[in-house]
Amino acid sequence: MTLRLHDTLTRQEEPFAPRDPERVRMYVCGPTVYDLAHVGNARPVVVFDVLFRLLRHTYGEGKVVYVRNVTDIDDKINAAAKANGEPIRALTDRTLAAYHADMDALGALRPTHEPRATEFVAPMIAMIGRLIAAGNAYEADGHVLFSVPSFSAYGQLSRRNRDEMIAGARVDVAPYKRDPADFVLWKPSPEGIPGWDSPWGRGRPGWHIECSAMSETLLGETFDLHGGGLDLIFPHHENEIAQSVCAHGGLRTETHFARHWVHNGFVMVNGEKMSKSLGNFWTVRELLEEGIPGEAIRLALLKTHYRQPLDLTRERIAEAKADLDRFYGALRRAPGRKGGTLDAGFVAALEDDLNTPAAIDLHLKRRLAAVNEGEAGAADALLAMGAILGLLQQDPEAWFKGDGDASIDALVDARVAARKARNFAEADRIRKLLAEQGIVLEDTPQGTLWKRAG
RNA sequence: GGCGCGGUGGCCGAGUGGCUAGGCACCGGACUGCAAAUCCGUUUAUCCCGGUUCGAUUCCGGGCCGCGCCUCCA
Repeated sequence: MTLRLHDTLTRQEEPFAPRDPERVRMYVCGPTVYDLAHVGNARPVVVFDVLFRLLRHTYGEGKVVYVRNVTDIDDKINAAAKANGEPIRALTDRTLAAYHADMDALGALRPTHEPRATEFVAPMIAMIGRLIAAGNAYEADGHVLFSVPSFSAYGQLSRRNRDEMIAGARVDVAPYKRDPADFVLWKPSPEGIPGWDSPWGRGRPGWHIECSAMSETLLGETFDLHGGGLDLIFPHHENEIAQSVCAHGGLRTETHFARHWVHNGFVMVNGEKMSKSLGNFWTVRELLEEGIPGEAIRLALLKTHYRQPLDLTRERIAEAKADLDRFYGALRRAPGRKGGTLDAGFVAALEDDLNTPAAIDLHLKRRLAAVNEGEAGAADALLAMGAILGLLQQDPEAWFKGDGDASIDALVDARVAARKARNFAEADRIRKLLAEQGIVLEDTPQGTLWKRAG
């Protein structure tokens, strides 16, 4: 069995075949660092983290190179910094640190490389120069624009043609464009806005060029997989293909540039896309501050197939938390060890276009039942499968107790003594006392366990 | 207007041309000093209309509904 992934280019499942199994390369579009990430932003992070873990499992930990860029040149950043009266670098550093903290809480591994746009301006300028020299771009009115008619394959990813796009355009076409579909590679920066010196004057790059320059620098002209949210297909990824392919000398083979294009569906709220502009978003940070474990958010995301829309509700998150309570409860009573064997069906489910719901509901749950029935090795298998999904790796005691509390332990001990003396009135009094503090007790043959409810 | 995605039982959510996952919730039972946890059992479905087929939830066509992209967007 080999990994099969739905490819946006062909709109079909395709077998995943890296060019070089010794160096599997993936690129995923990362955050624009001007504000906290919401759950919609977190979905691709979690989805591609599972893919990253699966590929590391298949090809070896050191054999997978995962690049996720950080966009720190952007007009929204400029506006936010101005509004805060804060230097741009301070804003982007602070936002990136928050992003890291939040994504860490979701159990996402750090990518191999996290290039920042500000560190790649020179490669971007060089690439733009090549595009001009090749006749794929032109300078006009202080801007450099990509000439869409110069690239015959334009539109193949999003399956739209130029004429349709122009007919349906909802924005005015800038007067300096030769063709209405042309897009900006470089634009002038007025005073007070970040700018870099270039052959076309002081300016800043357009949105799309950073990914082309970064992927080329860090992964080479061709790599194995390019991912991101559904909303990036057009125009971002379409334009990226045009820039990269033309900068690399034009279309040579069908699999030029990225070989597989993988896009995740949206997080929805009440049937609508979660987005900053609609204002219907929950930041990861606010959920964490409410006391929801990051792992519960992660599981809530993974219980839906990555290409399906996911309607996120409090109930969903609570259900994921309850699932984890069961898993950790079982692991608490029967601790597993690292190095367990993965169930074959589990890997097969993930290799079937990352079918995480099947992997969880079928295989993880089956092993959970086996752990509860005392089957040898079941907890080990559960831990091993959890590691591929980025779940169940915490200490079960810590999951239930948080930082712990000596006063609770003392009360629990007092109740154990009362029970031993068959003083059930006192035992129940203590249990009630603890329940008022949100502590739930569990008497087991091995002793009394406690956990925080909710 | 153009392009695209989806509609499964109370809820979530997969697979599959016939043998119809799984989870959650609910209900009943076992276990327990009482609980908790766990285990056992029960229940409910494939948007509508045609077509192909011996047979469709699954394939094809049409319709209805919801959503998305075409502007920044994960």
